[in-house]
Amino acid sequence: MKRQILKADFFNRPVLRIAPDLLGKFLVRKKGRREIAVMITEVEAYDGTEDKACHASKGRTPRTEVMFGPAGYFYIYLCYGMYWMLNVVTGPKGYPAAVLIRGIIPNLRTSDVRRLNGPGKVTKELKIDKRFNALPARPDTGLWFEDRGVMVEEKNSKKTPRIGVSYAGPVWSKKKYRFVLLGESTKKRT
DNA sequence: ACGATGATGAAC
DNA sequence: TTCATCATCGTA
Repeated sequence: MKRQILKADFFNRPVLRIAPDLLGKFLVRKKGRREIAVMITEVEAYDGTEDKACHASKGRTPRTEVMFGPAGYFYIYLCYGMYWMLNVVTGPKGYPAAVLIRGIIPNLRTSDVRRLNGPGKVTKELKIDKRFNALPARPDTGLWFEDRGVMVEEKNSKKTPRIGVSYAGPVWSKKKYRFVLLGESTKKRT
């Protein structure tokens, strides 16, 4: 099976290009000997200081600092006091943007193609917390992304408004910055 | 429909 | 230092 680790250059692009590209890619978590790979099925883009839904719209703060840094680093924060949100920072450098990982399929190998919908469930499943904040997405940190040959055509995904961002106002809350993989229909690349 | 639960940023 | 808010989720 082809396994291509997504490098910094993958993330050093506009966030609205990267977010749909992450559908069908794999998030890999290594804990001790165990290596868990899950397929990404749902993401959201948060795009710069203009985007009122993006935390960086408040400006540069201790929390949002990592989003202003280089692409390919994790931005992780606690939401509602109990759920860790996993984001990966995107480029270009100095421009604060990130992709929130909202949904996965934990295991494709078995016939159990159960989906895990919800960013809090993703981090719970993979045992991700603030320890990963500001760390790069690389195997040596224990958390990274891979292309494993799953091809996602535009027909197989949809764009919708983001979840839980009504506070962002009528313009930004309606932007279709959420990308969802439809069904279980995926195809292997040759 | 609602409460759990704590970091965050802004106001004072 | 206090306060409202929150990129959610399980239970009802």
